Amino acid sequence: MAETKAKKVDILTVAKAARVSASTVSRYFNHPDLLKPATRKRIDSAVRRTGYIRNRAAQTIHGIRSGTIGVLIPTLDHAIFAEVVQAFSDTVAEKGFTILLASHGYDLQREYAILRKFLEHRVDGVVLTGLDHDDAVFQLLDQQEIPCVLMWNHATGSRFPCIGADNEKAGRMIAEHVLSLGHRRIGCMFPPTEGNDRALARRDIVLQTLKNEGVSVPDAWSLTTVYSISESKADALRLFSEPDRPTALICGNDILATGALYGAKAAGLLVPDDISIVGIGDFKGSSDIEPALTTVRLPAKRIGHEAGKALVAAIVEQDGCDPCSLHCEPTLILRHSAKAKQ
Amino acid sequence: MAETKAKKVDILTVAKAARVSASTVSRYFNHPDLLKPATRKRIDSAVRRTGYIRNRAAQTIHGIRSGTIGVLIPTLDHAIFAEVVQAFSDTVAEKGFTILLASHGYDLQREYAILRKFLEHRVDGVVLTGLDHDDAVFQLLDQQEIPCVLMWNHATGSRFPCIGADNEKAGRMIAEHVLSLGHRRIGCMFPPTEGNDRALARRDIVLQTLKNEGVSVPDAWSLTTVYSISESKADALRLFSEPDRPTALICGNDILATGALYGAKAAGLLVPDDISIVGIGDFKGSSDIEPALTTVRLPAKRIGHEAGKALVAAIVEQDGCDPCSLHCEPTLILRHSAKAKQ
DNA sequence: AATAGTTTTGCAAATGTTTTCATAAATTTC
DNA sequence: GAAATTTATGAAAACATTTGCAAAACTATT
Repeated sequence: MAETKAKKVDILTVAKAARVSASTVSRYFNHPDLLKPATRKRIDSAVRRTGYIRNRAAQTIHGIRSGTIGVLIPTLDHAIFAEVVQAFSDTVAEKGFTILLASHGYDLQREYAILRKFLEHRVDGVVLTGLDHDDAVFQLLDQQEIPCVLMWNHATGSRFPCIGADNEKAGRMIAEHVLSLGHRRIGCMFPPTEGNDRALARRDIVLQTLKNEGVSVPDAWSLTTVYSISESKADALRLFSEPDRPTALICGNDILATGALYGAKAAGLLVPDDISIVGIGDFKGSSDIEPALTTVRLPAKRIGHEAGKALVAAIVEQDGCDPCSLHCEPTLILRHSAKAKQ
Repeated sequence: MAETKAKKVDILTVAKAARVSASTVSRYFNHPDLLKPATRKRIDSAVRRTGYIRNRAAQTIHGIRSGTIGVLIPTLDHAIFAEVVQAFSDTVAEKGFTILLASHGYDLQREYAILRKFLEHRVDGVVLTGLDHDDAVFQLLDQQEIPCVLMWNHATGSRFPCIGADNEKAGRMIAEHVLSLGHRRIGCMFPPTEGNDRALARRDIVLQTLKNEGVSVPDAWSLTTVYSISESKADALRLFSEPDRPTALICGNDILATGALYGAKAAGLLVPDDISIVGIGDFKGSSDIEPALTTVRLPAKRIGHEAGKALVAAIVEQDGCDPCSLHCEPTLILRHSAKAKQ
């Protein structure tokens, strides 16, 4: 039976109930093998009777790990980040860590503030999303000497260990694919890039790749569209309704591409016969939409998992070695939303 | 400039650097108005120089709030939960709280374990998803006297305050709508229900509503499909390819309905002419898919926001009043994936 | 039965903060 | 310019734990 009134049950309450000292109760949790089986049993029952729950805060001030990891993402509203976080969380939970989660909404100032809050909580490690962060963020990280990994993006020579895909490469791959299909009249739809190095890198490389082949994207065909199916549908519909329209549209992510697909349908265009549409990401659902989306896969689950593994390793390895960077290859996924220009 | 080596910077380090006592530094943070401006300035500079970051763990053992809230969800992989969590997180972050997030994957045993872990971290409050939980969970919550709200579902007479929509009502609304369109040959597609009271309630009420009007769903038309567009597409395709098929399909959520929409297209069926398809949830994208999905809106953002507001209120109100339950109305959203049977 | 060795336990100090109480400093009042 | 207030600061206790050290309780050995 639990106590009738839940007054301050601390380690001393348990100690009294078990007729041992506080130290013994502490050992019961931390080094049970040092205890006599009989004592162990007595404490066991006392813990149960009192409903005692250990206080990690009190442990933490002894330099013992807090068992928490701070996870800092732009937003959960993008399915792809939710997926990464889920994989990360599952991985570290297995090792007994709990995550502190916060999103900054692409506001670098806010990211710094959140990081500070994480550090106040004495997280054992942090994960940030993407490679680009305020300089103050990097300084803080350096100074506190806390294990950290940047996830989602990968680039060699990053200031901190990073685990993710090479977004530039992803952009190049999809652009090259569209070119290889014979398209020359190409439109682009990318999300706004402020505070978002991933989107920026992708757009730049796509434009560059096209340019290298002598294809330039006219302003009227270069759309900036927020991450939203309805917005991208509307924008695509507008673009597709012009008399002078591209034969292919490269979208910065699969959500935009999905909207564009709907927009094409609304405009009475057939995909891929009248227009080819491609995305980047290979989100859940991209393979099932009609027509199935041609895209580049960024392995979100794998990234989250690897990032979790690496960070946990860096935390529990006593020699404080930094986590290693890891490159998760993007892969071109050929489906049915793009085809060769006749 | 920050210290060259980041050796244990605690409140005493700062105190020494500012030539004051530890108490004064503490006051600098907690009651700055009690300090002489000159002292304040001196400490300010010392904090900056040393790179000091307060240790919440040390504060927490004084009975001061930890500033954390535990959020326990089934999974982030369902967009709708990600949305709720995002809204919740934004709301409580504004008041200075950070969330501890964990998912149990519909495993009640695991939910209990996670709750215990949250309590070890001395969270100031917890949010659980749904109304149904292991009895041990409720007991623990009672015993620890910690503010708690159940979010997502609402039902009067719930054991704990709950903030969410009435899932039974949502199910009834969509079933009644389909009936009102004149359909009698109706199929159902619902997710597996173990550990998932929301899905269970929805299915039961849908079946009951149909039955009340003399419509029964044959086993062959009653599909159990995991939350996945590909699975639901495949299952729907199979169902739609039978010679004897329903004229309407009620799906347990919009993801299943989306898959069913794709399945219909793959089967060569026209929606809504050949078959009406409806969902529950009104997820992002449901309004933009072609044809736009007829569904019942469960206001995820609002629920997350209200749950956050209520929980924070319960935490900061010293008189420890429980949060109030709140019912967020589901609303029927008429779009183009369902129409009257000719 | 005494000794040496081992296992089990308790005491007290330490952890990084906040807070109460007391004292020192500054300000006001006469 | 002294007394009476008010304001600002410091010393020490408190918080819930862990841990090094030493004492106590066993076991094994003779």
